[in-house]
Amino acid sequence: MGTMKRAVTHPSAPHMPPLLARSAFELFADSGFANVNLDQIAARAGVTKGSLYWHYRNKKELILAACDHYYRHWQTDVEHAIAQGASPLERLRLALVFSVDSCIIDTRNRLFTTGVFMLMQEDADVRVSWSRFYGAVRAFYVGLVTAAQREGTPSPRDARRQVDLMLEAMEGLKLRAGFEPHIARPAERKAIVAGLLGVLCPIERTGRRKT
Amino acid sequence: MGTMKRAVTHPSAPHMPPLLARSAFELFADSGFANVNLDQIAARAGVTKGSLYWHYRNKKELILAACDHYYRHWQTDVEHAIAQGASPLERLRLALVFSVDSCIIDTRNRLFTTGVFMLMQEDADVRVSWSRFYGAVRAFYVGLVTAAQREGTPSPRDARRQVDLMLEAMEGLKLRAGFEPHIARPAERKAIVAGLLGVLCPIERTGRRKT
DNA sequence: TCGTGCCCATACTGTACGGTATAGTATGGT
DNA sequence: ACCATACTATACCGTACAGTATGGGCACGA
Repeated sequence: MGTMKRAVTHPSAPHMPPLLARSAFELFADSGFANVNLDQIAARAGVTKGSLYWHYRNKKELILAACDHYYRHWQTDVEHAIAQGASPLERLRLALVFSVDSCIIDTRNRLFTTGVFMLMQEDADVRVSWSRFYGAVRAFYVGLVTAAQREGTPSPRDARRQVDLMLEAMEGLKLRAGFEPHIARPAERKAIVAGLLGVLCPIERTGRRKT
Repeated sequence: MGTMKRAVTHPSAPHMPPLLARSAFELFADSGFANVNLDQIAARAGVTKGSLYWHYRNKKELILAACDHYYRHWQTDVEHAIAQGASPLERLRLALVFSVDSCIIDTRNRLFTTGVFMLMQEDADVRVSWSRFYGAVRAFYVGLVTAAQREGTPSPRDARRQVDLMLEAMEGLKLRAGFEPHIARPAERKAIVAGLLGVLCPIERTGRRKT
């Protein structure tokens, strides 16, 4: 029955959902989830609330979409950041530099993820969303660490545990940067990267003695 | 004019401000800052909003009072937790156990501090409030670490840097406990304490080779 | 040409909540 | 006896904002 074409829908504005998600992310990252209303998000995308509700059922769906936007960007950005690294150890170092800079310098990143943690406490969907992302980040770093260990340094036993510890410190660092801005100075950042690298490769600093 | 006395005020309900602060803290810690309104806080203290506004000028002052309540309790609790420790190293370990348990098991602690971090991003008063507390916690741990180093293990160089790294990891741990509840298992907690102790006393684990 | 989904805008509703105005009570000083 | 101050309760206001109702234009297929 019917002809062949006309499968189901015929969306003529497939760009809107991602555009709205991007607008939402930017506003959330600038002002926090609670301080942004749907009118602002719609306006930033060049439409009004009526249109927004065509693409998303409620604010929570927009929040989840903004989270996905963030996750995707993190992954492409970190891949790009380590692309120049020659050795595995160097790639690991570059990844750490990228992450530390994101945490300390990028205020938006800080505000957005802090807000996610807040929402996580009261919303299971946000929780699983972030959990998935965290799993990806952990897998990424575990890969880097094991690659770096194979060539060179002896080996800490459980790479995963080291990575967890490092990522925890990274989150704490993000929070601390909010009230101790002096850690944004280059020398401090360098020391922090060294400290995190020390967590991932404990034995590696046997020869150094200079801070 | 007037006689000498009559200094200033004559509070007949000096218990109300701390009572309200305590009520506020408990509600905030249970439901988050944004999900608690002033009527609830007043009701929990056995009064109404009108009275509440006699003692506190606005919600923000109540929030700051609730923070102070939390800080004070943390300090007395941790002092109590390490009281049984015989050696400095043992006291350090007890402090870590206490902190890790607070972060992982105590959901209220998690929700409250996460909310504080959120508010910190947009309110300078909350920022300095937390900053002061963080300074006290850091000083506390630096004292424990240097005491533990004097007797025994060789020495990591800068105790303060190690403590910062440890506290950052602790914060991250708190957040991670929100979406990976399996780390609340006793064995995991023990491993985490060991990991943090390893951050504070890097050399110390030369003999061990287990787990 | 007419209908039928897609997409968007305008206008509105309901409500939650921070804050205020105001009136009443209890107490302690003189 | 009187009054001022400390405190509490009730009722209300203003506003911000999530979500809805509704209608219009536009493409396309019949």
